[in-house]
Amino acid sequence: MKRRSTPTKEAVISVLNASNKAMSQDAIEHKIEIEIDRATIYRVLNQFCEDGIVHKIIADDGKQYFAICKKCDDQKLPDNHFHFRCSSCQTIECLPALVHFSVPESYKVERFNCILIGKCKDCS
Amino acid sequence: MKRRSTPTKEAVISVLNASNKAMSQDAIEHKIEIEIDRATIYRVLNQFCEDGIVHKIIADDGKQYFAICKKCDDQKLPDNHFHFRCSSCQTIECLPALVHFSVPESYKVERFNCILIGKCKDCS
DNA sequence: TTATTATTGCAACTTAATCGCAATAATAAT
DNA sequence: ATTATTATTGCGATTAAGTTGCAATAATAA
Ligand SMILES: [Mn+2]
Ligand SMILES: [Mn+2]
Ligand SMILES: [Zn+2]
Ligand SMILES: [Zn+2]
Repeated sequence: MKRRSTPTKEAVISVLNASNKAMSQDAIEHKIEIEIDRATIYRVLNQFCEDGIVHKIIADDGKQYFAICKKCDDQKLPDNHFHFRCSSCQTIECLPALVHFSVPESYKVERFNCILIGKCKDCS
Repeated sequence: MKRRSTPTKEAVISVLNASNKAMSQDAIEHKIEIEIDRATIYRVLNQFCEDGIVHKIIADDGKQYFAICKKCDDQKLPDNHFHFRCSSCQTIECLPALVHFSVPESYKVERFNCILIGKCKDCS
């Protein structure tokens, strides 16, 4: 499917770019000036994920958060860093720390979703 | 709140003990012989989590999974191990590998939720 | 300018999980 | 053994996140 450039996509990308945190659909919608439907935002975000522009994080609240891929390597494990969720201000950010792990024999790791929960620098 | 011993609690614990995987409420309900209401199972599971008997994992599908704390240390970070979700058979298991991480200055880590996704030993 | 089809808005739907409340039952008190 | 206390349960309603079908709209190609 060929991609088309639309006001919606530009608005969503713009908001994500302006933020140094991962954002939920809800947060993105509130931050955007123009009115965009919930379903559309999800569709656009998932498209960005497919295209490797954005990555999705499932937080420990079970919700989806989205963040711009700033320095994600396009390797086998593109999003190979920890995420941090502040239990005070609830924000989620990408940490520079890479995830290192070891798995038992014959397990194959394709991707991961790793979140540390605690107090961020502003809240501790 | 004092705890009371009930058939429901025994059934839930029994099912979790018999499994070497983490289980969802739904999976637990199907495995139990007697009929127990969904809300009750969730309440019992959350109580077990409070009491440190069970730990909860939020998988990358956003759902809650529960596993017996077999060798969890009762330290500050009780559930300090990786979890593995098989993208073929969908099962989730506790890995022996501990999570090691580093966070920027003045971040305080309280707990974490780290999941590796891939093919388990049976599916790879 | 017209044709193609990706994108959007809307409403309906799905699923997970929680909550209020009255009824039930495990345990303590008598 | 009987009664009192209150933790637990079932039920239904509710919340919330996310998805889907479909017809209308609009970006891009022809
Ligand atoms: Mn990230
Ligand atoms: Mn575990
Ligand atoms: Zn914070
Ligand atoms: Zn498997």
